[in-house]
Amino acid sequence: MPNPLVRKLENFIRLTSEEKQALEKIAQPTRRLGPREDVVRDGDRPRHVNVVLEGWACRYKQLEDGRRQVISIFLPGDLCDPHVFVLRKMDHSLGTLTSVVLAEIPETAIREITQQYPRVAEALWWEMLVTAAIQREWTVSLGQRLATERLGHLFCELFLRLRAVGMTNDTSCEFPITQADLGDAMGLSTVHINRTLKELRAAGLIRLRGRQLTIPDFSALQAASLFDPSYLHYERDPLNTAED
Amino acid sequence: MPNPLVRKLENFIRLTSEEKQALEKIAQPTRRLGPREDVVRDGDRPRHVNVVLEGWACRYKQLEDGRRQVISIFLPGDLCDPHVFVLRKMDHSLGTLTSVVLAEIPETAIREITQQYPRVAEALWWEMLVTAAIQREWTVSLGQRLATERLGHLFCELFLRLRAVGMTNDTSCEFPITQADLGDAMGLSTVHINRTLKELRAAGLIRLRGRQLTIPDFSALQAASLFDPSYLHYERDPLNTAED
DNA sequence: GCCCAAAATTAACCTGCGTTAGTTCCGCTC
DNA sequence: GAGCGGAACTAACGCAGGTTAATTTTGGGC
Repeated sequence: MPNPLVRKLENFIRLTSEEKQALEKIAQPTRRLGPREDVVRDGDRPRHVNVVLEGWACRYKQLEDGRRQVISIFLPGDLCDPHVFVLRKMDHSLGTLTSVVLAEIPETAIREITQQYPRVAEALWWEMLVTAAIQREWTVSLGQRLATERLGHLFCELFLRLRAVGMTNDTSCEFPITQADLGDAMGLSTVHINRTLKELRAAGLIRLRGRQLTIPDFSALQAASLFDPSYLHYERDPLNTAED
Repeated sequence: MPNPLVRKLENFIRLTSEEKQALEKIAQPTRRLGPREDVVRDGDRPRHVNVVLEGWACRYKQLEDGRRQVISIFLPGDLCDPHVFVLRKMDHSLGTLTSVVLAEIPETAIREITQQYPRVAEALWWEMLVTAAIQREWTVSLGQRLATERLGHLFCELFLRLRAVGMTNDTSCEFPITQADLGDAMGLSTVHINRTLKELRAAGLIRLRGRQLTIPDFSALQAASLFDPSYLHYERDPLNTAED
């Protein structure tokens, strides 16, 4: 089971084994959390860069009156803001969706590895820019897409991101998040998430039982959701790339 | 009339005059556009970092069927993705909202100035992280806030961002964008933007005539919109900072 | 195999916002 | 100052999605 951060970055640049070893060394498990726990809280001073090694996590923001928006979803291999230290305070929280294993990387370790290995620095740049692109695409989804398109688009995105770290097989992947959390992420009520899932299932676009998602015909879901994967900036189309 | 990029960055770090001069030198006007023109188009290879010197611009994305989402709004002093070159292709377009004057900064100039002046590099880091924070806050708005809150929140944000580059006086600022563009940015129809503005006016929260916005009682609008300025990460609260 | 809490599902009703189709206003040009 | 085009504004109606309040299913823990 290779390190998911290394695996993810290799979608952009193939790294030397020295570079990979350096990355693996700083991205070791240091913290385990259960589902629905906070990793860092809004207002905290950031102390490390968190990398998800196992499980799903998220950024979220809670309004004074309790409304909650999940701002982004973190999958294995994802890392939160490699340069977050520049800001004094978190302006949002990080929380787990499932049980999670994290690597907490200190500021110095990031600085050292990027100074020593320019290709790792470039790969981290790519990671940041793609994270920003995903955030923009969520803006588009929330602003323009209807509920079916919005959910379908999310399924397409998460499937490709999971495939990029080797966490899919054929047309299926784990999908361990609740409909309530899906609602908070998509700006929809739990009830409407449920209705919309029913509709996507009825249209044969997805199967979703327990914690398993199947997309029997990716291009059909893609067309129905107006999903264009170019914002993910994978050099090699992950749908057509053989596993290592 | 000082360079708005310098002015903006000084909200984070006070720069030496040498650093300021270096920034001003690379942020000189090189391109003028009319309203509603494209600066860079989706799919293009990025050639420079664009800095807005005058006027308002935006990122936007157009779906196949014509729906358009304005993803972010650029004000004077804003700069688009200092490291965009890492990606081969634009995944969205940049366009003007009003007449605009741009500085087009080549990749090499960015690299040189950040290598020579670490404090400028840190200021650009701050800029990038705040831009990301603004994008996250738009996600929250689109996902959770009602139309009145959403528009009120945008007014608060833009007012503070304009104030940070000295483009407000007392409680007013220029507000040169059409209701149609506001709709594309807020994920609302033009008709509903109009209704919502009427409501905000009736509540005495804003005045908006021609291209002039007045916020007579900022904290009232702030409260009505659930606006918390901490995501803008100004070191000194721009509402209480005297003009230089 | 039973218990329990969390998650999924459904129905009935309601509302915020979209759509369509105008009319009015404003700023510009000649 | 007449005329024009784009922007602002309005009204009537329709629909996507929210809300409330149940009921059913699921998956651990013992």
